[in-house]
Amino acid sequence: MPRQVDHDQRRRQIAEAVWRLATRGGLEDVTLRQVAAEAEVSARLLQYYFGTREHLLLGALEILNDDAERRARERLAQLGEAPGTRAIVRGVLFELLPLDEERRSRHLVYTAYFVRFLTDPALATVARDAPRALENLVAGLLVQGQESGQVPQNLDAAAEAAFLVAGAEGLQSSVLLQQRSAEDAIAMIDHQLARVFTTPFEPPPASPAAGPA
Amino acid sequence: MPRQVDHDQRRRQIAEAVWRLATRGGLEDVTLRQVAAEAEVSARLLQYYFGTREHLLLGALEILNDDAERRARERLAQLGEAPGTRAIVRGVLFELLPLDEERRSRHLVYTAYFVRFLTDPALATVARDAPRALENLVAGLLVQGQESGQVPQNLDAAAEAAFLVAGAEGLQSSVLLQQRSAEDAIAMIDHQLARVFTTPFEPPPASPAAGPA
DNA sequence: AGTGTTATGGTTCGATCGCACCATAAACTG
DNA sequence: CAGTTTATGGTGCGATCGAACCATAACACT
Repeated sequence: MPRQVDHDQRRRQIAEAVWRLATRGGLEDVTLRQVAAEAEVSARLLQYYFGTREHLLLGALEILNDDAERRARERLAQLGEAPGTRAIVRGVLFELLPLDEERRSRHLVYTAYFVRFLTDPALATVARDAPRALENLVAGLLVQGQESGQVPQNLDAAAEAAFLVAGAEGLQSSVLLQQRSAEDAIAMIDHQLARVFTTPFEPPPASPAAGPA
Repeated sequence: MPRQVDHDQRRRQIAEAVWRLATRGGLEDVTLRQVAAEAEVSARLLQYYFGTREHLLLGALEILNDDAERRARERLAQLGEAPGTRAIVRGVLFELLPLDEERRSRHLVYTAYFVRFLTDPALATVARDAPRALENLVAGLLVQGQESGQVPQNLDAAAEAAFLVAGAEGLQSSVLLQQRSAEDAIAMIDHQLARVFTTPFEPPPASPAAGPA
C-alpha cells in the first residue's frame, strides 16, 4: 500500500518539526500552531495525523525512539565484520553522547520530555526501558570480555557496566551544556575503557574499504 | 532592615510554588495564574516581586541555587570535625543524587529548566559554573588524597574526578526516573570510591554526640 | 457514473495566557 | 500631619492556546 508511505512520511515530517521546536524552547514551545508553521502544514493536519496535542507529543517521541534504535544499529554494524568487544562497548556508550547534530538533537528532545516521563504514564512506558537495556547489554559484553581474557576476572561486570552508562549520560549533559567538548567526552570514555579492558589498545573503527557513505 | 526579611520570604514563598509546579508539569505549567494559586497570593504580587514571567523563572532558579549551595555546606559540615578525604568526596557526590525529597525536587527543577539553559543567556550564566566547580573540588580532594597516600599516585585525579561527577549525574537521572533505587545509587558510588581510594574502609559519618536536630 | 474514504485547508470558539493598568491600606519620612 | 514608598488586591485587554467544526479536492471501488 503506497499510501502508507505517504502517511508515515507526513507523520515524520510533523514529528521532526516537534523535535526542532522542543530543542529550541522546550515543550512549551510545541504548540499546534507553531508545529504546523514549522512543518509547513496546516494546523488541521496535526489533528488528522495525531489527534490531540498529547498524542502528538507521544507520537513524536515514539518516532524518535524508533530512529534512535535504528541509527544505533546502523552505526554499530558499521564497526566492521568482527569488531572487538571493547569497540562494541565504546560504540554503545557513544550512542549516549551528542557526537553529531542528530544525536545532539535527540538527547535534547529527551531532556525536554524528561519531567513529563515522571507524571505522564503514557510517556513513561515509552522511555522507561531503554537505559536498563543498555546497561544489561554492556554488562553482557563485559562478561564476554572476561571469558576471553580482555577484562579482569575480579571486576564486577554489572556494576562497572552500570557506572559506565551512568557516566556517559552525565557526560551527555555536560556536552549539551557546552561545558565540555565532544572530544573531551570521548577521551574520558576511552580513559575509563582503558581501565576496564586489559587489551593494550584497540584500532580505531575505521574501515578503509567499506567506508561510510 | 526588617522589611527585607518579609521581602525575601515572599519571594521564597513564590519561588517554592514555581518549583512545585515545575516538578509536576515542567515549565509549561508555570503560568502566572498557576503560580499565584499555588503560592496562595494574588497574581499581581508576582509582578510586584519578579516583574515579568521571564524574571520569575530566573529569580526562582537563583533562589534554588542559593539553597543548594547552603544546604550542601550544611550537610558537609555535618560530617564531623575532621572528616576523611573519602568521606568528603562521598558527601559531594551525594549532593548530586536525589537522596531526599529536597534534593529530588531540586534536581527535577533543574531538568525542567535544562533546555532553556541552552537558549536563554540569562539562565545559562546562572547554572553554567556549578558542575565545573564540583569537578575541580573533587579533583583537588583526590590530589590531596594522593599526597596523603589514600589515593594511588598513578591515578589521573582530574579524569577520575570528572568521571565520578558525570557518573553521579547519570545516576541522578536513573533514580529520578525510578529505574534505580537511591540505595543502589549509593552502593554504586561507594563501589567506585572503593576503587579510587586505597584506604580499606571509612566509618560512616555518624556523629553520636552532636547528632542532627 | 456514483459513492465512500483519504488527505488536506480554513475558520471559529471558549479558555487561558502574560501583562498593563487602577485602587488602596499600611508603613515610613519629613 | 502631609506626603511618599511599600505591599497588596482586582480587573481588563489583546494575543494565543487546543480543539471542534465545515468544506472539498483527489482517489478507490463498484
